[in-house]
Amino acid sequence: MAETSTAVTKATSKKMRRKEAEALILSAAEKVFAEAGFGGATMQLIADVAGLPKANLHYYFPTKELLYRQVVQKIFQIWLQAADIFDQAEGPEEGIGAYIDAKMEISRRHADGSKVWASEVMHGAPVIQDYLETTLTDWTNGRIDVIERWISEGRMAQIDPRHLLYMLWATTQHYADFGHQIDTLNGGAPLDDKQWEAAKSNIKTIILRGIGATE
Amino acid sequence: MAETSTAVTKATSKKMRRKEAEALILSAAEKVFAEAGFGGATMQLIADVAGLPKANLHYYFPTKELLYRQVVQKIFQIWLQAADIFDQAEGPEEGIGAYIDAKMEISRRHADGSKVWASEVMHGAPVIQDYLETTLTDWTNGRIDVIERWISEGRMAQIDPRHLLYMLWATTQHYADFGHQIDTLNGGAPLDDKQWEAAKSNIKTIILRGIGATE
DNA sequence: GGCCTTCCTGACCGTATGGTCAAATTCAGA
DNA sequence: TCTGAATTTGACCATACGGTCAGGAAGGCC
Repeated sequence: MAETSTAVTKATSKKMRRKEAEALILSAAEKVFAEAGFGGATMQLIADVAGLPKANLHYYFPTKELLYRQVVQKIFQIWLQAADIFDQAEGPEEGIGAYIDAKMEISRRHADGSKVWASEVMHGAPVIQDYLETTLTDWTNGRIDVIERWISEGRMAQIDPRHLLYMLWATTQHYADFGHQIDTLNGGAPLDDKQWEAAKSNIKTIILRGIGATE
Repeated sequence: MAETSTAVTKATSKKMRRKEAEALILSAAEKVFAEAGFGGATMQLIADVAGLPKANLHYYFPTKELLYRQVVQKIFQIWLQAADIFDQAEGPEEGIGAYIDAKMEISRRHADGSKVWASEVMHGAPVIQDYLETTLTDWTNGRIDVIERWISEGRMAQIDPRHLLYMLWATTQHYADFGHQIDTLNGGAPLDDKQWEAAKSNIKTIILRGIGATE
């Protein structure tokens, strides 16, 4: 084992291909940006986590902003993926239930990414404002249409679809963004499988009953 | 005794009293920390916002960390205040309903503070970890007792109290922390009085019905 | 091997930042 | 008015940061 150990899996060959190197750096960057925020993160620290010299980072990502932008974009893609579940459902109980499941899974598996996104939005979305105005707006309006259809079909109560969506985002992402607070209140340990299941179940129970989609 | 303080925004007299100066600086710091995060905020920018020379900040707050800590503590106090409403209620519909109202009011009036708190927790609570482990833990356990009593009295469904609290925090704080995203989806304008009322009403409707505290 | 492209990296640079300090200013009370 | 403590401030400093660059190493292809 001549290779130095790093937090992120490191490639074995001396010379990396673009995609490998970029993925390695993006992964390290996501972690560091999540832990320290954009301003608090340093290229040196990202380099250390990736197990590469700092200058090598600048070879693949010329500036810190560019690296950060790619990290945020990666999250946003994953985030949007959960949308498919919503559309393919035949009713609110199935659609919203599955959406909660999917978003909770993302909160668990991609907590760092969720934090980066939250941080970005909290600071006024300086980097991804255009995404909010285009992709996210379109996505939201599409889902509002679906919910309104469900309401007009009498499959759920008359709820403001927009605020329902905010509620879904808030409750699910909370488990990623405020994971540290939740862990602390859990005695310092991360939620185990059973507790995650309880969290999902609770959210689904309350919201689905709350919107009158279950009886 | 009689303070001749007139304007909170800017100092009028050449020499300030400690409390005035500290309040002015804390207010500016809260704004800047919320917008830029701890790492992104600079003492120079806080000084500019406060309308004071940078060296003057260091006279009242020796280090950036100390200033930040005070800002976070201030938020936490406001945050805990909303707890009183919870205890004085005679049932879940009144108690949780009023708590949602109170927390939504905080999200609207102290959005910057909420963001600072969120940022702090998201980055692992390096500064206020002790608060999470003591005050917040105690507060949470106390509220869990109240909710469990309501459940045992048959006044609401059997819901995990802990996850219900997380849900209340998540949904209400979302309107502060993700306010920029919400504003963008609102056509770029902040929510007006009517929209805030709709948001509050929606949350209360869904959650109270969801936990079986209303019929 | 010879050559070219891609990749790697230590050393370096200008700038911005948190923090210091000593001299100046203000003000309450004697 | 005088005195001493509290406050204000411009100038200054050491450090750390993002970014650059020149030269070296690795590997594919003939």
